[in-house]
Amino acid sequence: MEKVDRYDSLLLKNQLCFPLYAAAKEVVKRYRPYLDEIDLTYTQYIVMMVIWEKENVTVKELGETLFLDSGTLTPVLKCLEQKGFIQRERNAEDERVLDVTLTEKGRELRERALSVPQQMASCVRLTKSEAGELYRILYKLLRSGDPEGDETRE
Amino acid sequence: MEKVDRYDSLLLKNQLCFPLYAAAKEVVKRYRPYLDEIDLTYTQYIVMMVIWEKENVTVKELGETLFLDSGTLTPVLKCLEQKGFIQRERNAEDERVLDVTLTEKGRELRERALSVPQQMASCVRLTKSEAGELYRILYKLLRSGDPEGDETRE
DNA sequence: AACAATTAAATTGCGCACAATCAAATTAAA
DNA sequence: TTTAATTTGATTGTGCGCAATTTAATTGTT
Repeated sequence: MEKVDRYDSLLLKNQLCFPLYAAAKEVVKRYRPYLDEIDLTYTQYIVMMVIWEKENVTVKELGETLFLDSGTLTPVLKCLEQKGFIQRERNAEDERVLDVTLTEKGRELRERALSVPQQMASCVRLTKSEAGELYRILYKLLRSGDPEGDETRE
Repeated sequence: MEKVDRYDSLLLKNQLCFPLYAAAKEVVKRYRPYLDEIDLTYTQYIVMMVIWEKENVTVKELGETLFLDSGTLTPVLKCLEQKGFIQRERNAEDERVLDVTLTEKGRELRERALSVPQQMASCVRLTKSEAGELYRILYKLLRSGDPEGDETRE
């Protein structure tokens, strides 16, 4: 017998966003011990993942890929440059653009980072199908960001 | 025909944590226009949800419910007190404890907050079963935080 | 060419999040 | 009880995350 009142929609347990928000923080927190070993924060880690994959990217491309803006990326990239993992230099063709390239030290870091995904996998206990479903639903949620398709007003 | 190399585990598209991290930020961002109208941030909003439900709580209880520590809660609660939505006072029985109680103005705010969940529902486009699955999997992920049950090493 | 509009980063300011440390109050032990 | 350990919040410091603004470079228009 459930009690129902007009405030039910404001109960924490009826929010979808809350477990999303809490689980995201939780997972980032679980990365920490592994990332500490290679001297990266979580944000620095995902930035490096893109740079490892593409070898060189612009700040704009990084922002679009990671859903981060220059206000976040600029200091993170300066920090990664400080640590010697990347190089930042203006594009010769278009001085507005900042090219980010991987250094040799950054390439070496990739080797040490290889163990991180493995260690995390054993840390997040979901079945393969749960992980797949979660992945699919989250990307659906993310895609629905662009108001494309159904602007159903008027 | 997929190319596979030893670095595949470090590709962004193979990460489960990244869409989780990005989707959480995205959803919080979508709350903003609605929360702006009642002068709350997202964090303040979820804190108020707990206080609306319980009428009075301690900082410790809030932290356990929301997975937040005093470093986050203390300034947020001071801000909510400043706005007149809550009252903060030491517990007479145990001076270490800080009791948080709802004010009349805070109770009034609840009425104005009622429209927020509705507006958000129409903003996150998932089917009912997708939302249910997402909810279930996220809480499973969160629960697996406490190392209870299977310490399967050795 | 000259001016307006656009684009890419950087800067500024604010609000979390959390680790680490600290202080005060309470409880437990000797 | 005096001391030691624990508990609860507050404080401090670092690193995002993003809105808003600014700066510099480029493109488009007359």
